[in-house]
Amino acid sequence: MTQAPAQDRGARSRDAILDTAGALMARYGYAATSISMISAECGLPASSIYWHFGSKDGIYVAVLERARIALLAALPRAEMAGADVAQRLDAFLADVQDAFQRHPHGLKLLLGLGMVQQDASAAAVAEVHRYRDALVAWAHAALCAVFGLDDRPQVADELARFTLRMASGTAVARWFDPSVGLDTGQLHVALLALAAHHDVPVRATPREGALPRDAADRE
Amino acid sequence: MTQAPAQDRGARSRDAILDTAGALMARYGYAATSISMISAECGLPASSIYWHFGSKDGIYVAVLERARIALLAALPRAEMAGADVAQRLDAFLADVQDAFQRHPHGLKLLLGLGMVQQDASAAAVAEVHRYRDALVAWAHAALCAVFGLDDRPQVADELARFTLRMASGTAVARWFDPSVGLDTGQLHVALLALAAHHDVPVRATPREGALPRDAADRE
DNA sequence: GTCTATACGCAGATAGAC
DNA sequence: GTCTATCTGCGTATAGAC
Repeated sequence: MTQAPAQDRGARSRDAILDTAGALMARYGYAATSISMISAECGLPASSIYWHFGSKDGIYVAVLERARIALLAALPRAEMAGADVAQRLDAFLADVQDAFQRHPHGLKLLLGLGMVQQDASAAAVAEVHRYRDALVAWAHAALCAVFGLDDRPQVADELARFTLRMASGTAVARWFDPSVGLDTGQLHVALLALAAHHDVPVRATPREGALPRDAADRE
Repeated sequence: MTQAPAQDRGARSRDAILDTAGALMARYGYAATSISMISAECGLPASSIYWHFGSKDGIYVAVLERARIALLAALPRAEMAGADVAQRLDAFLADVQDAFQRHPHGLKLLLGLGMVQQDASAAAVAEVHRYRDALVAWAHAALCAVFGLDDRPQVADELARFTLRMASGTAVARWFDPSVGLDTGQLHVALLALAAHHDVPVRATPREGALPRDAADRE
């Protein structure tokens, strides 16, 4: 390991900076995170940080870009094998739940930094939107597979946006009470009802027995 | 008017400061809003601002407190006169929609400033929670009246938190696309389904004809 | 690529005349 | 209560040796 070419020292530093910058910005927000904080936490001097990213704005863009790529790589492709809608929906919600638990930085970055929009650079604004659009597109595709909505993209879009708003709202609720988690049971009921409301064929209309309160307890 | 006792000059200045500080903090967030910005926008020198509020933190607490009082005063008491659940639910959602449209600052302050939590003063943290708790309590009471849940407070709590998370998530979506509004149609369907899922007696089970897409279009 | 040292401005906050 | 003037420190960002 120590024989690694000097070339990757830079890459490792770069990653270390992005790690600490991402954590700090997710915690305190963009404006409240200073270069000195990042420098102190990751050990590298401020000038190294500027050498890698050029500006505070550049750090933010790089952080968000890396978070987006990591999240999308972790999200499973929509290969829905479940027999009926309820099962596929549970599988989808388990994925969402999983992403929500394991990548808490992503949404927090969007929340804490979204306000940057108001005065941020064009690059930062573009990157924020890219992150959001990627999430919407993923949820859209997954919900198409769950409900068989390939011929009704508008409905899929509505359901995707509904899901993301619930996730965002839950992320907000979480900084009031960190024990709050995404309630997949609620989402299950709500998404089924919304689909039915749009006349999407949903075998096994929501009845009490068919609704696991936790997506993990079937089998 | 001009003969007003000198005493209320201070009160008017105080209000002016709170107005501009609230607008700026809702737009840029707490950390990104500086005293000089507030001073420049409202015309009063920085020292006057400090005379009134003592510190930047004090400004935030006062802004949020005033926003909470104003919002709660504007929210109608829960005198649900509607005949059936669907009608009372529509009335409730119209109130929520109204508050959402007319008091955009409130949620934005919570969103943009909530992160202050991480390093803010005890007073600021307390005020943020007071604002949130007041919203939850209002929604709880209103939903009790809508669904007749006085004997099932847990269900009312779940529905109230669901509603607030949707509202928060929509506020987030809004800074990506300002034209986004709270979709009361979705909320109507989702809340009815959640209530039914908890075996709350809901006359007129959600069917297509009974669901106005816009809460305003019933005669 | 990483370091020390530093420029420059604006941040939050205060003093004291009026 | 409001003003002018000012203090101190930290913010972003850069220069230049190694």
